[in-house]
Amino acid sequence: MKRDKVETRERILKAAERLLTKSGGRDFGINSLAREAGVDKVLIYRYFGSLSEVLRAIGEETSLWPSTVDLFGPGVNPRRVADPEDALIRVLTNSLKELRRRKPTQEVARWELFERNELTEKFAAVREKRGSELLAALSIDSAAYPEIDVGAVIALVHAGLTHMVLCSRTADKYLGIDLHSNFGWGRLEKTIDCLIRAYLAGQRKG
Amino acid sequence: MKRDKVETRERILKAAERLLTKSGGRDFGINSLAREAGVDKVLIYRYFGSLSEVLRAIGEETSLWPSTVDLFGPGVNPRRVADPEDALIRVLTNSLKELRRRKPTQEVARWELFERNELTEKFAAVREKRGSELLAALSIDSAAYPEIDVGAVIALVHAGLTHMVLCSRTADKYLGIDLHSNFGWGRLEKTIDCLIRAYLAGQRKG
DNA sequence: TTTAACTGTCGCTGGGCGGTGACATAAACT
DNA sequence: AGTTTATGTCACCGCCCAGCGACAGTTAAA
Repeated sequence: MKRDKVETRERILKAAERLLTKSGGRDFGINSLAREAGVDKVLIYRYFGSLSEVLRAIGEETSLWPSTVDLFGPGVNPRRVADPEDALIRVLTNSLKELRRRKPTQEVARWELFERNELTEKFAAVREKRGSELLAALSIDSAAYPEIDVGAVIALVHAGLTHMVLCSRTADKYLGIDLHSNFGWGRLEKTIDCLIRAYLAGQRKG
Repeated sequence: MKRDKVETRERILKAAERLLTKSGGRDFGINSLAREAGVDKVLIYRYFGSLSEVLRAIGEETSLWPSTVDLFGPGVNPRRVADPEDALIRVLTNSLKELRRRKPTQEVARWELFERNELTEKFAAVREKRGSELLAALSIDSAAYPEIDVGAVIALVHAGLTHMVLCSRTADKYLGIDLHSNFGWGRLEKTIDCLIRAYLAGQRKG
């Protein structure tokens, strides 16, 4: 084996990501990680100290989370959104798309449901931060919409999307929605669109 | 130890439920179950054959899932619903309430995200069955609402509720929604109400 | 009363786990 | 060159796991 600390460290991190995408946090342990990386496990201890430090490193050194432009779309200034309604819908559907193609992120989200650790706490923190930024960017909290709770709608829809993506690993469908076809996810996207528009329209009037 | 087969079997099942509520499916194994039940593990094999048979028994012999009347409310015939809009909202908010107070059910739902086993598959099957029954009971698939996908709305909202309930074990809040106060859950309930009404109203017109 | 079946107890095997100490070897410095 | 330091390898510990075979105490039938 080549004696290169940084490369070995890198290999461990890559293996950790691979392991996460492969089998999730289920059998994510020192031994399996060492096996996946083709590295003696003692090196993991030496370079990271513990498993949770590996997780922290993953959270900091890899792109687990979609960027603002991933969510808002290209060419959009999140601090000055032209059409809030449109932006909201786009962020939600983009959240779905981004989460669907980021397997490691899915695993961390799944993990959050089971336990708190360095990574899941960071995950939650980023989610809350993005959420409040989004809410601020939309700035539809006041005039046009009298009795409205956009925050709750965002939370509900986002949680729903997340849950169904996580379900897709073990379930075929969720309440009739096919979790393994573009048709199923398309239904969801369209529903998000209609739902948000209807909600805001209804609130705008009365 | 008393020599009573049926009582011992019962003890094992009770212990399984307790174990489930306590630590979830994470360390649900032969040894931990035997320990929890205060019973030698060989008896589990003798009386159930395997762990998955225990799971099957839990699914069949305990009340993991809310009944139809739990969901629709008392005095409602699910086969002939008076006000579909109202019924839908009530079923969704009741789903939230029921899931919130059934810890073992929450753990099974959490489990479903990680792996398939006898119990989680039954869980999914019951969910799908209830879902299609609900959809049939509402019978708003045709005339009054032209381009509508009530199934997708139900799925999305239900998934969202489920996800946030599951999150409440490890997270304090989800996108700003306080997961540990009646205020937070109340926001959700009201939002469900407004969201569903707005969606159906919007679809009714155009 | 003898015998058979049932119920529960004990101890073992083989394996994976997290974690650690002793050792080998390559690289870098003096 | 020789010495030190860093990097990687190996063998081991104690623990828990699933599963199995042998046995002991009880019960009920013959």
